[in-house]
Amino acid sequence: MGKNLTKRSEDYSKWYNELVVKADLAENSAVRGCMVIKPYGYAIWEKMQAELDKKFKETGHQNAYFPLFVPKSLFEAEEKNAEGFAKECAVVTHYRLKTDPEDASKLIVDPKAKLEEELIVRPTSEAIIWNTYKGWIQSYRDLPLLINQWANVVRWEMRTRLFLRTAEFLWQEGHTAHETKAEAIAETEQMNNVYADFVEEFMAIPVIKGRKTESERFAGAEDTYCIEALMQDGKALQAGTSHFLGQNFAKAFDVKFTSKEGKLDYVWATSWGVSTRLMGALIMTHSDDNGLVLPPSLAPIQVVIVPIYKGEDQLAQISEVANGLVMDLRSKGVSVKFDNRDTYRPGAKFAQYELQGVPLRVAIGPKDLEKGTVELARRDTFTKQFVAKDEVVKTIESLLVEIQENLHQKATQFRDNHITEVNSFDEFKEVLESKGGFISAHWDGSEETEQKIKELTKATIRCIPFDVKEEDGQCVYSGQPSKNRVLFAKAY
RNA sequence: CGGGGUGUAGCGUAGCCCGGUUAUCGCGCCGCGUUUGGGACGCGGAGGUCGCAGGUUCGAAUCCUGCCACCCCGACCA
Repeated sequence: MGKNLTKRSEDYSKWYNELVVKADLAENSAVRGCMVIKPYGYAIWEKMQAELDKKFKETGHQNAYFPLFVPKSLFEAEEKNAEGFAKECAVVTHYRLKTDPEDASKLIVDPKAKLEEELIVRPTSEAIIWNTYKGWIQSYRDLPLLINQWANVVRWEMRTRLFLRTAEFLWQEGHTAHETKAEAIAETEQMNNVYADFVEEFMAIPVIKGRKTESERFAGAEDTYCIEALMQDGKALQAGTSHFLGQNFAKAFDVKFTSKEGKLDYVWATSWGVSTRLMGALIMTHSDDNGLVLPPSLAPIQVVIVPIYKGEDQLAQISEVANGLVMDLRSKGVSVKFDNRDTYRPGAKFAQYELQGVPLRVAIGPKDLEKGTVELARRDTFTKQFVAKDEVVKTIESLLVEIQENLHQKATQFRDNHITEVNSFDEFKEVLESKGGFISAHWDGSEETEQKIKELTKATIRCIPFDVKEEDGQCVYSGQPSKNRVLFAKAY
């Protein structure tokens, strides 16, 4: 592994890609637009999954699994949803291959095996799930139905990028059905908050909670809540969404229930999801030119121990200390790796674990054996200290907490420094070009203005923050009256 | 699908304009030895359909034609 990460200022895009590959997280697959998530990267995803899953269960949800294929007719049922996704779907038209009669080494699609009805590879599962819910829901006693699915989905994007926009990606999608509108809205809010808490506390990424404008909304939703994060290059990233679907899907799939009063009514629905895209957010929020920086709560390896030695005798002595430390740390629930490979020198190991973002590194050498210490180095600040052997475990425990907080604080500070209030369109364009980040500006609420600003600047309305304060002003583009500011940014 | 670019070893590349020994160099890989407190060094070695298919030529990585793949920029997007 070379120390050639391209400087962020020069080309953030390249920096990101090289970082992902060099940190051993993922690589492009032979399949167009898809990625291979490598063991180290997948270990991070597994930690995220485990924590999210716990939160879903705590809020009363259950996991289930639905088919990968959606018959085209089902997909068409909810018009807006179908329209929103139709352009980017993979479609299965045949179910068999056969040997090419003209070349026995080749396979061709068997024309006789054409499907009566095409199958769509799910870009999202509302259609197949609501078609199933129809059979599950008859009475108010069947409600609420609170289900989550961990799955892969496929969206045939034109341009792809590791983690951020791959043709196939992993995610979870929650799909719930409720008796009342209020209950469904509360669920939408609750899950948006679950996401926000997870991303803030676990991933140490600050987010802004808000509502999407109509044009940025999920196709088929009546309202879309979101959490928006800011990357180090000043571009925004939608980190998660939670949709209030109204009765759109219930009507499209004819999902009715009998209420306590004996009346027949359509159920109220929500859906919500976060994906492997969050790993992109993780990488672009915390990493530096030396590689990945992982918050301790997500790091597959929280502490790595590197021995520094001459000859086998010394290694044996150091190993004794190291193995003792490994035991002590494990008993405290700290994940630790003792890297005693003798095929690499210490410097190479240091570089490797920095690249992989391991939060803490312990080095033990002959000097330490003499003094009864170890060297402890932080990934986030690059600071080193010698710590007495008896103090190490305690110090590590408190440092892991401190690093987690420090990363969150650093990212929050950066984010807050990159929310700029502007009051004219010239200022808007200037800030967008020179500084980037979120731009807080008045907007007249019309889709035309939103569209025009997008055309002129490539900035979109990321969200209308929930905590926005009432303030009379004039739209930064049209000059029309406005009651509150919204957040604009260039986005991934 | 529009505009630009690139295909040479696992990765990154030189050579191409101006055709001519055995296709260059670095990283990585394998073996032996010396090393080990921030990416070690020496010696030896393995690894190539020069994107594919035609053509021109005594001779093609190099020139010509066609095709394919990938990357970047747009439209799309969690």
